[in-house]
Amino acid sequence: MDESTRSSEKLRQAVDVFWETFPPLWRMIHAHIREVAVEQFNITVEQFHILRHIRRGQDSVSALAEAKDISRPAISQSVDLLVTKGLIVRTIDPQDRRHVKLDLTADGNALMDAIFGDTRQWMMETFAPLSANEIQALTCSMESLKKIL
Amino acid sequence: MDESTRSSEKLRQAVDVFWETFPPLWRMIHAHIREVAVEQFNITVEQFHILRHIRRGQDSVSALAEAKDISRPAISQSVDLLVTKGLIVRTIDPQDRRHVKLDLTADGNALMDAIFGDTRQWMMETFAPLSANEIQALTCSMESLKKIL
DNA sequence: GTAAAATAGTTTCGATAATTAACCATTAAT
DNA sequence: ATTAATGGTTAATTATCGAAACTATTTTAC
Repeated sequence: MDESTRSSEKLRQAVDVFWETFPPLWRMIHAHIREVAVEQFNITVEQFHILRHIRRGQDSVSALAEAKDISRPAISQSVDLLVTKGLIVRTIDPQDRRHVKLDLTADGNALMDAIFGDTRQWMMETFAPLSANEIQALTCSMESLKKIL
Repeated sequence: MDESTRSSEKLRQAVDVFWETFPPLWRMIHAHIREVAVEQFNITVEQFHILRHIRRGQDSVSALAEAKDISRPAISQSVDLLVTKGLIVRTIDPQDRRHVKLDLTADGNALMDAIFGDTRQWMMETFAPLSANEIQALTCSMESLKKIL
């Protein structure tokens, strides 16, 4: 077996274990966010993700549509709802009046702080059984994944 | 700073880098599956995930609803659609006639092989820039995550 | 400098998908 | 033998999404 065959097998193994691990993990995280978001704040997980993207700087309808891979009208409608709920505000950019800048309100930020704090807490508890070395490996491999995206 | 404080900071760091890495990665994977599933096989990503769960052994409506965290009627409707498409079959369990066992048809399995093969290929190409050590770390950390879920 | 094209976003409308509530069939419990 | 619980479906309602058409603004081309 030559070198490239062996490395491609390792790669395949990594991909396979990824599929065994991440979908259930992601599902658990979703379930947890749903609990907090729906039961405490009455927003859906999808709305949470929109708020998350806005907080991370995707602050226009187009940017959100691109980031979430759904249509602009769909985003526009969700934004409507979140504006109605008082979680975000639309402000027209005076430099280019076509742009509509999206920002979290104080309420929106507080909500995100709460959900994120809660979720982080839960994830830390979930990850707690890992050894220091395993935590380290996890962090490193995430960092290396982040580089190649 | 004591030992537990330090380890909890590491944990928090791992959680944070997770949030920076995983959602965009998952989004890319979804986008890729969507391309293949929709354009080549005319099923949605959600339908793909249902087929994936069935193939992995969640072979009843209740099990799927539990696994995907959505209502049983929603699953039942999706199953209807997939049965119509000839991708899965319902068979009543003679031992307990309330049970309806779900199985992929030959077509369903072929479709999953195709989408999964394609996705795995794409992921392998995406992960290819990683070094052998990074691949190793990734595999290990996912194995350790899998253990604690 | 104006007409055409491109960009950003919204509205409308039709289709899909989700939820709740009510329901049937079957099995388990008292 | 009733009653309760389980597994699943059906029906009605609501929510979400996308395509097409529309408004407003800015950029490009002539």
